[in-house]
Amino acid sequence: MIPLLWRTAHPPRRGPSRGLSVDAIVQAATRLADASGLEPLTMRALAGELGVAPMTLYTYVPGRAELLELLVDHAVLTMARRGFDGLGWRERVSAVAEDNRALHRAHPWVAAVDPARPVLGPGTMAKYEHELAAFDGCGLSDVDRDAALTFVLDFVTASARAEARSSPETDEAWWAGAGPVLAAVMDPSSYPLAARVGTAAGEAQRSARHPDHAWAFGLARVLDGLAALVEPQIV
Amino acid sequence: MIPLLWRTAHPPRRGPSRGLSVDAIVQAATRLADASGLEPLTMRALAGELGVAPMTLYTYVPGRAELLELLVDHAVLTMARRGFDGLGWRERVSAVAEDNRALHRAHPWVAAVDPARPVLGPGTMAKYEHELAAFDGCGLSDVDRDAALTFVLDFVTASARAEARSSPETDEAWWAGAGPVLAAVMDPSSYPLAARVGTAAGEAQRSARHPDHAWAFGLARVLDGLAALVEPQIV
DNA sequence: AGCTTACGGTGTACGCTGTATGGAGTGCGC
DNA sequence: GCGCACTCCATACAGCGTACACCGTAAGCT
Repeated sequence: MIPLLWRTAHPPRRGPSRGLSVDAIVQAATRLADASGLEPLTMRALAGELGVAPMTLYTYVPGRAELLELLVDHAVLTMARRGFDGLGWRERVSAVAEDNRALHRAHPWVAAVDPARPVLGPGTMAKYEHELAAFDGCGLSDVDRDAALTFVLDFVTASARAEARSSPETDEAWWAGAGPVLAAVMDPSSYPLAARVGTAAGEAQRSARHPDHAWAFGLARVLDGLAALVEPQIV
Repeated sequence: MIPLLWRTAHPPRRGPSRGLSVDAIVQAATRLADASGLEPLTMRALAGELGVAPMTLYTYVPGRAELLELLVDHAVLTMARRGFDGLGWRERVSAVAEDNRALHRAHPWVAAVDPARPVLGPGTMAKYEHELAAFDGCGLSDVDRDAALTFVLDFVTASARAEARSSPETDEAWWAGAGPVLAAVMDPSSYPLAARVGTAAGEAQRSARHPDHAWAFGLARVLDGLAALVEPQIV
């Protein structure tokens, strides 16, 4: 798998020339996944999109799981990365978070791929290298630097998942159906806090600018959480 | 779905008595999922476990997706919840986090279920009610209280996913295979930070007590992050 | 009592998935 | 010019979730 990610396979010496390329496949698959998600991205659908028979794909890629890893690494390689010049650590970490949020908005399926093992491709490596640098000068040990980055990225992924799960319109429609049923079945006095907070949160969620509020809230917590670790070091 | 979660369906008036029950199905399915994960939990396998034909399950449950929601709600209903008596907010929030970690350790598949919509069953409601109370006296608005809880739970889920993905032994074996290949293909001087930090983090990860360190690190960040929001209020 | 009807259980079958296998055609290397 | 390595693909298989039709059962109605 790793040689495939790094495009290290030597070109074939014999036989007819290849009609496709791993990159062409990755590009088409990305287009399909962007359009309709990961589930409809089947080997048959992808082959159809490329005008070849399904089994042809297997001459380029060992299987679907590996294809998904290629997709992720490619998405991550080509994502926007803003520079860190002249920024303080909070701004740098915010930039990393925002870049990743943009990635998940452009390719919502990225958060849904879960590779059995870390995807050690050029995209992932470049991303890791870049993002680790956000913690330069923070006085973190190598292990803590990695943990801090994981902490930030896990937050972004969780936010992206939440955001992907719901849009204001579909939420509205769903609550219109589920709300009455729930009210009929559950006694609010058994769950006083949940009923009150859940209602408030639910209403907020249906407002258009809620995702941005939730994001700002979470990111502030992440930064404050790291500050306690970092700022004693940099004064 | 909601009436099914709340077991609100009226018993049948005619016909032969039922040989199974939703609870029996949920119990067997949980046993199967605990033993081997979510993927081998097929309708056929579950039916076999229960000694009925596969289609029989559909008289109790609309489909597999709904079954998984039932599983989650049941797991969440029966999870251990430690009390909050006499604890400060940090200890209460830690307790919530630890309880959820225990849940994910007992039922690693819980983090892998992703329902299209929130699972509004009795388990989820009881959990929400209980966990919201951890933020009593913190001076949070209802919306922020919900956001704070989400923040904590998202962290726990991300940790659980990471922990489920890897165990020290299989990691060791995998790195033994992937390491040399990666070294052959990637130029470490192109990724100086990544190579150094990645190596340190990878070595730490393979040590037996790493999961606990990662957990402590993340939980400390979560609490510190919330502290900046909470403690001005409670002095 | 007997007919009707709702209901539980299930055999069969459909459409879908990823992919193993083997064969036909192609072009380089000997 | 022979053989082999290679691309491409048709067919096929095992597995999935589940729609549908059917049979037997037992309760309600007349």
